[in-house]
Amino acid sequence: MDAVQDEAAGKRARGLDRAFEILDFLRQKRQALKPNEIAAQIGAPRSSVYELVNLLLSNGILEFTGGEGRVYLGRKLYFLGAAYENHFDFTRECEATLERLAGETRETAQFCMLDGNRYTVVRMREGARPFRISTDVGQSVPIPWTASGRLLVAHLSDQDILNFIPPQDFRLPGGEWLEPQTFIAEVRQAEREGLFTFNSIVDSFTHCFAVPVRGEEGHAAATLCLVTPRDDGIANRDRYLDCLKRAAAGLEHAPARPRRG
Amino acid sequence: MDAVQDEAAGKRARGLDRAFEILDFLRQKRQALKPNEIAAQIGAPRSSVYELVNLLLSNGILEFTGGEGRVYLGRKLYFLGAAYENHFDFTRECEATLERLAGETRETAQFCMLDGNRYTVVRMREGARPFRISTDVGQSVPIPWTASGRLLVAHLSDQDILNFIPPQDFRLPGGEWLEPQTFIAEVRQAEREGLFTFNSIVDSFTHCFAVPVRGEEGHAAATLCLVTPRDDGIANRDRYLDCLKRAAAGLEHAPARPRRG
DNA sequence: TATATCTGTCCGCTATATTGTACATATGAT
DNA sequence: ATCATATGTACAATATAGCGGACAGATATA
Repeated sequence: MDAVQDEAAGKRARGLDRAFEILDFLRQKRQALKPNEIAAQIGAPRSSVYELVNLLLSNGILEFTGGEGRVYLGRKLYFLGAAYENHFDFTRECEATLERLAGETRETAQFCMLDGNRYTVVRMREGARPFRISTDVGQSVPIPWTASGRLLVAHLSDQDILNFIPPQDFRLPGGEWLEPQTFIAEVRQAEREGLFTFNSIVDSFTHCFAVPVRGEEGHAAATLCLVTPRDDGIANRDRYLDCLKRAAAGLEHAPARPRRG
Repeated sequence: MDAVQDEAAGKRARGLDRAFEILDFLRQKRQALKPNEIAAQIGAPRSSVYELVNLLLSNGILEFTGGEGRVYLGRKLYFLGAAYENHFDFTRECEATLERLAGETRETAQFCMLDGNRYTVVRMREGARPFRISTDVGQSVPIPWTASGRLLVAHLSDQDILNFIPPQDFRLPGGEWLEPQTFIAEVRQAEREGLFTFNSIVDSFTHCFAVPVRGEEGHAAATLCLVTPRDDGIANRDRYLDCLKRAAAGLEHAPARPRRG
């Protein structure tokens, strides 16, 4: 995914980087693939991918599944992820918070974080509406496409923001170009107000509310969001923001608190 | 952890293997450690560990946490693990099954799998007793110490079992030596009967019941277990086994079913 | 003060991991 | 039959990753 690092051509890639490139790619695809397909689609040498895939298979990081030699993320990753989740024990409180948020507002509530230099929905609770709005959990999305994105990079300097976000991510899904300076102005505004709301960029019928959940360093470690139909969102703006802020306050200490040690 | 692979001395370790050795070690320790400590405790060159830790940090596989330069498993691993869990969607049904099992029996119910060549409790539900019996979720334990272990290796040949299980894992926690042939005989018995029960080897007051949850290849992909006080277990043996078998049957199709594709 | 340990960085050597290429097989199209 | 594509394996060349060891600051001990 990171097309940044291969600056000069003809450089050898490090095994570790390629390995995690493979893992990230499988996560993004969300399906088992043959080593050949992986190599072709990530633009890596076939022999390298075969070597790495076999190594990862023997470590339990990848598993054969789906037949025909296809591989997907393995059980070991689940165990490691569970250990992370256990250490930074945000899951339980997070789930309860989303439940309450969705109940209070009847809208879709999300808990979001950065995934490297992109944005991802970590957990979601759909609202109690006849037509529910939902998004894919675990998919990486360009930061500038989202309301939360304004908050999640607010601790960085302007220059760091520009270095951090892949340039092509300022190209919006419709094809329009979001001027980075415009984005940064919104980041600063979000930082001052401690929230960000807008009519979603990725569709034409939702309004998004985001507030920060601050971690131990004081900047937004995550966000809580509501995704609503535009008219409902605008009509209930104050109440929704109030719900969000109280919910975020309840999570503030949780995300970065180790359980043992 | 795998002391098996370094056969000849003086061999260089591969970066990928070392990297996952570090990750596994952190998972086992369940706490943030300094690179120096990691190097010392896994017996790896300091310079290599520093190099790898920095690489893993920059990929989000590790994170600084706990201060003083300590590192622990990172967010990226959580995302990858969540993708695995999402693909092999056993969690939801598993949770409900354990809930029901614990409710029917009032005993501690566990869902267990292999973690490489060891055994681990993936999910657990404590029983509704005044004194509850519980174990650590996510810790790796030698296969021969557990009832489930008899089922989880039953698809292997005798020789493969001996190759698969680290020899020192036949040393029981009390120090006694479990003869591998005795273990294998129990494996075959468990295979025939489709269950295994015994008075636990790791303590003196529990009785363990295990039944297989079969995956797509027909062998035990996981187990469901009950951990009970000895007298209760023996008194309710038939009923408990019946509960377990029905629960396992309900999970049979779930563990290996991809959701999309 | 000197001495020892813990910690992190830096650098040169060389064993080896990555990679391009060739090879082998299967499948499908023409 | 011939050609093209998809798939996996084998191997040698060389760029480089892993390693040992030197160095230095910080902290503790004598």
